[in-house]
Amino acid sequence: MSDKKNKVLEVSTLLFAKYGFEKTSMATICLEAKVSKGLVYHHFKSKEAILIEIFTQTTEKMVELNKSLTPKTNPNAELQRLIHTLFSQLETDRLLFQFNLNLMFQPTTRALLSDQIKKRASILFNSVKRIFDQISLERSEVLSYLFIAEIDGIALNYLSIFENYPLEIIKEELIKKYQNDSKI
Amino acid sequence: MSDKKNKVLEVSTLLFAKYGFEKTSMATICLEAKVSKGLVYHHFKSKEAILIEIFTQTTEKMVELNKSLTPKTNPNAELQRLIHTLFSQLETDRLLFQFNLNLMFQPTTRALLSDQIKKRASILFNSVKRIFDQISLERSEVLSYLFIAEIDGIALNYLSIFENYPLEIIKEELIKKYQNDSKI
Amino acid sequence: MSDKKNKVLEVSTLLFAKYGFEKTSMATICLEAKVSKGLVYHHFKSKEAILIEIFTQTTEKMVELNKSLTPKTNPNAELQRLIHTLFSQLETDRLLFQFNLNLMFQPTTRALLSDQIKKRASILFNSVKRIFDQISLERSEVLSYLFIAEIDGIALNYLSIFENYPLEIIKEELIKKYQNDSKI
Amino acid sequence: MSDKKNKVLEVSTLLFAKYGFEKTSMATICLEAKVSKGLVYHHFKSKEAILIEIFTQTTEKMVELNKSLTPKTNPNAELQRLIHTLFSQLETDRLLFQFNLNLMFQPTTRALLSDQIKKRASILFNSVKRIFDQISLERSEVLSYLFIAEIDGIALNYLSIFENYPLEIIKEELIKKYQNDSKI
DNA sequence: CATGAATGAGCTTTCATTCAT
DNA sequence: CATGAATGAAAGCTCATTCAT
Repeated sequence: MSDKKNKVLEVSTLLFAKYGFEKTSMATICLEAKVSKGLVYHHFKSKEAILIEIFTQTTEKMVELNKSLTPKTNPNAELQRLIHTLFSQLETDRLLFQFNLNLMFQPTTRALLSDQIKKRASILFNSVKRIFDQISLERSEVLSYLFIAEIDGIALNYLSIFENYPLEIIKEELIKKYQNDSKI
Repeated sequence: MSDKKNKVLEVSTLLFAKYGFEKTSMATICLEAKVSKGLVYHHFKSKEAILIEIFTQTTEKMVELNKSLTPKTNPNAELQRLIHTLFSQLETDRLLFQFNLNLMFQPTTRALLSDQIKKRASILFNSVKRIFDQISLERSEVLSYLFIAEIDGIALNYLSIFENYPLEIIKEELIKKYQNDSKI
Repeated sequence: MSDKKNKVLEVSTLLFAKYGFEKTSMATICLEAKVSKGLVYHHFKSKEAILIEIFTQTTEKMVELNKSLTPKTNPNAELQRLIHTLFSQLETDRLLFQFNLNLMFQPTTRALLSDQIKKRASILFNSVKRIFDQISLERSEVLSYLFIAEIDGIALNYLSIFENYPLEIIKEELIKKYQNDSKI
Repeated sequence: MSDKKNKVLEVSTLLFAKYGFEKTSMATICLEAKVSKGLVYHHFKSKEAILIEIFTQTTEKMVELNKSLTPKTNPNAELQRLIHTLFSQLETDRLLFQFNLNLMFQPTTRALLSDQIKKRASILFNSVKRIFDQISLERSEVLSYLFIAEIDGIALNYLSIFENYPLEIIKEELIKKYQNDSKI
């Protein structure tokens, strides 16, 4: 892919995350990416198309990541690893997480990305359920929903609700909880 | 307050929730509320002012509700009641919950309502912590954060991530979990 | 005349002078005069009518002043007095002078006040010419035009062109010039 | 510069002069210049920016003109030439002169162009003073102020105060006055 | 690939004025 | 006399998109 096209995607992601999709104008994207409007419209059908490409690329990365994961024999160890990964991402990519939440709740963008959103949810759910299947086949579905809810809730609270959220303490609590089956 | 001003607030809430703040034009609000643009600007300084008034009114209702709650002597019973209330609201006021999440993640509106959002978070947290204080003074803070995360995560998952979310089953699971202290 | 009507005229004069006629809204006038819009429209047909009344009142004051002037036998003494009066007004009522110039050059307001402007010019000219008639019947017209041009030019330069205009020095120069006929 | 941008400047100058800055709408400019609103805002940041560009261009022309003037050895001849030039411009560019006066007295536009106005005043003053320096170094400042006041006063009277102003007679009077040093 | 002039619909907001009370 | 809710036209400006070069 051309350098300039990538530059546009990169710049757009940042601007959409920072100011929101609606509040980011094509003019601003062109300015920041140092390209002309003509070029942007040469690579993308519309402003919406940029957003869709950004979102799709991230989804694809998620799929790749999911495939590459070597399943552990120990489900609890796997949960631990998952929690560690998620919490560290939460801190590293704050803006990107907020951006994704934004897209999901903004009616316009949500409609645009509806298919992708469903796809991601299904990937995430199956990936989690595969772990819980090893713990309790019977209750794996419920446990998966609860696990995801906890993670998402913590993310939401940390990113957008509470100031000075005690992320580290909450993480430890979660780690402890999923250390062995007894707690669940 | 004048009938027309209320009509504007009412119509705006619905439209903002349905199409998003940015995508709702003053023209549409006027059309739906059957008033002139001049009238809207007679009552509200700006479009943003409408949003702020809507959000503030809801916050005030929350404060009122919070004050009126008669504290139960049994904390677990109180948690049960809280869970019941929240889950039933989740089903009744889907759109309003989504609207509130939308406002929190849209950078523009988030900035606008930042103070209110903090205030609400603090009210909610204190109200929950008051309950957990009766269960374990030492761990009440962590428990409150975890409880709120669970509820928020379920809401988020139910409202915007999963189709066919098994809300009822999840609710029962939660009810069971907070039935008595042993589980925590 | 009612107190409130006067208050409106007073406040309008100030606001028109400060921000210009077009840039002053009826809402601002009402706010500053602490009266309702209804009342203003009870006393004045329109915003333009306020301006016309302000201007007319000033013109009438000029007429009164002109009538009351006891003609001196010595034309040069009269010119001296005139110069003194004008220069001291120039310093005292800066804003009002600027306001009048503004009205004369703003096409819209100029058209509105066209008759008054002509009337004032004629009053001023005749009043000056009456003095110069005593000096030189033959050249009185030209001398009057030149005198008025000098005064107006100084006013314009002082009020709106030069910073740190040496008004006092210019005044003395003028006084000297019109001390006796020889100079003219 | 693009043809259309120039067309906008040209049309704007005319409309601003004719109806005043505030009373000229962007819609009218677009209509007269036969361009779209978008185009105007592509070339100019705002309506005010159009005015500033018009005014600045004229100032630059003044600066150029001033540079190109070959200084005469005879100061009185130079004054004669200056008077001739100014009076003929006064008749040719009536509307433009009125426009400039308008801009200086309208509080809004005045504030916008304040720097340019000061710059112009200083250019004019120095250019005139350079001439009077050759007549009387001691009195050149006062003489310059008086000369400029006379010219400006005549312009103001001719353009906006008197109907049937005897411009030709006044001009001759001025020519006579500055024919030789004795009169001053 | 690349530019940026050009479009036109639509946006938020302002404002003189009217009128029921 | 006095209020202020209500109107609707018009203002300045934004912006996704197109297209000739």
